[in-house]
Amino acid sequence: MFFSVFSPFDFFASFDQIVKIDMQFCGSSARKDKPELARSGTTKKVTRIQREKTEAILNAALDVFSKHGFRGSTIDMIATNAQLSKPNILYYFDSKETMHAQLLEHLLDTWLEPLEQISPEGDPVDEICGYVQRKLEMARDYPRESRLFANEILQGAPHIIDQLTGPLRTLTDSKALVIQRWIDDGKLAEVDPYHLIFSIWSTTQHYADFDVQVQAVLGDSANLRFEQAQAHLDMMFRAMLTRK
Amino acid sequence: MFFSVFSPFDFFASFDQIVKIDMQFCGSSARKDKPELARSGTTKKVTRIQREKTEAILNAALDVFSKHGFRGSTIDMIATNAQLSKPNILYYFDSKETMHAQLLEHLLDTWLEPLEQISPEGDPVDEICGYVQRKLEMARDYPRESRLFANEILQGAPHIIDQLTGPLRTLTDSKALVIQRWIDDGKLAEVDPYHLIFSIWSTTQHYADFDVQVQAVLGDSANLRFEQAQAHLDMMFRAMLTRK
DNA sequence: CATAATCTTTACCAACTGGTCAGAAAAATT
DNA sequence: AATTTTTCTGACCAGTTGGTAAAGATTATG
Repeated sequence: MFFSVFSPFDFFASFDQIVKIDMQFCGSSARKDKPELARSGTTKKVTRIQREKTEAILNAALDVFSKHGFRGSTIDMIATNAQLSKPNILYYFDSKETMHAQLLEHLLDTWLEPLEQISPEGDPVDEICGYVQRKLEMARDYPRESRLFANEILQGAPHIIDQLTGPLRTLTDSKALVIQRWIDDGKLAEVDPYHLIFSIWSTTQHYADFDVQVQAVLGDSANLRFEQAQAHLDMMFRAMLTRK
Repeated sequence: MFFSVFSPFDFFASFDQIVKIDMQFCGSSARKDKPELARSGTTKKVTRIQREKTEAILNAALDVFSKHGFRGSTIDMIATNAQLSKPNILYYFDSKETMHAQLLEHLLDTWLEPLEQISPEGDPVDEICGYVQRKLEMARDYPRESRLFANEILQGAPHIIDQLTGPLRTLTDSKALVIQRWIDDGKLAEVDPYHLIFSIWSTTQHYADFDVQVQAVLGDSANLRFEQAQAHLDMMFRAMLTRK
């Protein structure tokens, strides 16, 4: 059995599984009928080649998009990265947009997963610090995904604005409520739950999105940046949440 | 007298002044001789038109670049935004790169200014919290500059990597030293100075760079986001720095 | 193994985009 | 007012890029 090309751990297992499942002929489905692919309705089997190639292409696309942004990326770059020809890429994906949309679509789910894990049952401080740690691990292990996301948001989130005002907001609201309850119960120092969450997002993602800057500043000791960051952030959030 | 088109306050006065001064015929200077401009050597006077147009163009360029990134921006977009024709833009600036470089060149200075203001003489906690506040004000008042910078770093800082390993690192080192001294003197709780600075950068810039997300999550109360952020960040850093 | 289905490539196109150029228009200078 | 200098524009070009078409190669299937 082979696992994702991207996933050193199994964090993103969901990612390529999703790819495999609902991706079969993403692009060519509705818009125009490439006869060879996607007669919608019938359950068509996914060949080995399809699975491998779409996966390789998405992996290459993630590489390129996260490095150069959408407009800065060309299909040729993706093709080279995936060791395929440009038309071959376009055989599997209708367009550049399709690939990009495909990647973004499932990004937010992955993104939100660590937040979902926060449980009202656990110890408040540990729950939140655990979240910080999971988020930092994601920044370390999946910087490409983080940068792709950052790029999208920076441009005003044109493709995922609905997911932001929808699922993201809903989940954030619900977790903010949990945090607020903890505060009301005196288990946590008073903090604005939303801005607490923003602080967690920003400080952790910083180590992925602004890695060049971090490394430039830290110089030689940069290789320890994630261990240092973990200790620092744990201390910081703990101090804020337990202050008298 | 007229002030910068961009600067509601005078924070960035340095910016357009610099533009006016060392910008006279940035592009066309060395590379190829447009006879009309830039006979290097002689001190040529800057006409009113030159001043106004270059300023308008840089302002438009900042608008467009910060919104779409370098590759996502076209000279035509900048031209439209500046209400000029494309060739007219290229009369003042040699190339798209020149405009971009021009903007980036002075960005870091502005960026670092608030950090420079940290004084070893003042009260440690107030000095640092003051820095947080200044940085947050910059995020609020100059989001375009912040996004331009974020875009550049996200792409790996190809144009300003030298400034990162140079001036940025030098200044950060020196301020980290100041902070370390404070800690050694028992005036501040123990923190990693570098990661403290990273936390300040990330949390404050978040409100500029990820504004769409912040607004999506906060919904109606989003208009208060900067006041809330200020209170929250002040509390957070104060708690960390004064913890027992 | 023949045939159908899937996959891949070569050649190509149209739109876009960065940039040029020759001269027209407008300002400044005399 | 004449002329020189600066500013501006329309037409144009070459390279890039997203995407297509059709035929060739490969793989699966009866």
